[in-house]
Amino acid sequence: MRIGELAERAGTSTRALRYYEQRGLLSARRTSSGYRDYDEDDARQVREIRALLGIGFDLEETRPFVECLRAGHDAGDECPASLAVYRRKLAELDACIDRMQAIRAHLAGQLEQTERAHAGGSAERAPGPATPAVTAAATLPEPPEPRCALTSGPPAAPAASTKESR
Amino acid sequence: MRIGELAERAGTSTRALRYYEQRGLLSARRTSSGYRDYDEDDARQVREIRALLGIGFDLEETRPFVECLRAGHDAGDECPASLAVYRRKLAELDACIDRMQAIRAHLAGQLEQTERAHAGGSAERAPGPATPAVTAAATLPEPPEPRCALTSGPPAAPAASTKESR
DNA sequence: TCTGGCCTTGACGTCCGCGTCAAGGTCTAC
DNA sequence: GTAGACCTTGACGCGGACGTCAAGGCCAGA
Repeated sequence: MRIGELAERAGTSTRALRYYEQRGLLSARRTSSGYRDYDEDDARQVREIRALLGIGFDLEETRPFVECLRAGHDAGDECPASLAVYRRKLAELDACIDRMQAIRAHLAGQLEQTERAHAGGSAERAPGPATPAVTAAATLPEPPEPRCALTSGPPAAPAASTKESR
Repeated sequence: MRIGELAERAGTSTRALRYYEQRGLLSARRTSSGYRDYDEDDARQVREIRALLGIGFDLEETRPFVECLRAGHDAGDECPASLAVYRRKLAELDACIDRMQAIRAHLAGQLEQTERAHAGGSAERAPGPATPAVTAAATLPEPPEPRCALTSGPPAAPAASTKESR
């Protein structure tokens, strides 16, 4: 199949597929006229990439999974390198979740405290140093992890139709 | 005080402070020679910005807090606009946490399943469609939220000394 | 034959919070 | 007076995963 069809089937764009190829994650045969030509194995690899990107993997982190598939395995996560990435991501996720929960608790506390001060004018706010109240949460865990980033949800098809050349 | 001192005291860089000014978050008086001149109120505003950035706020989202301080309030979150941002961030955080926990559970399941298959060669993997196993988690919550992003931990001072012009 | 739809490569744009460099002005201490 | 630490504006760079545009080649149907 050609690049447009693969993109549509994988719910992504031709630009993304060319980008994956450029990064060495995808390799395409060529027709006599220079068109890229893909088969079902390629489609499978693209689905793997998209699925992993969708749960917050960097593109580079999908490489072991793709190579595992290329090596003939039925699943991209059957290889030790893939499992290592799994474990690393798990640790990252745990750190991110911990940190986000700490932030969440802090924000909820600030919100409650300030709302209470606005409602009943009794004990306004526990007097403290004139520093941002939010700084009190500087005692939050896991600073130097790579980062917590999920661009959005699962990668949805960018547009409806296949019109690339408008 | 001048920009270098403020940067050092706020644990950030002169470049960041100029950037905040450019975005309209900071306003500096000027000395007769054109140098920026800051006071304690400015320092307070910068601390507010840094604290909020450190817990995942976009720069633009810190604006209500800064304006609240400029309006003379003791705390940046005493104003309704700030509280609205709190509430929005809280909802975002909840969505992010939910999603990350779902992903975490999915990854843990994949890891356990694959490790078990490698260890005891009994029931390899529940047979299913030849699709990325990870895709089974496409039933994850909260797709179209802005995003979950914490670049790292609290913003630490970028470097040790004040040497900007090397 | 010609139109239009797909494909090719190359290159620049996007977003965000700055880092970094360049070329020059200012101020203080010696 | 002069070194050197500080300041000014302007402009380009970065990272990640592409979007988008430009200029042109290939191919099928009417």
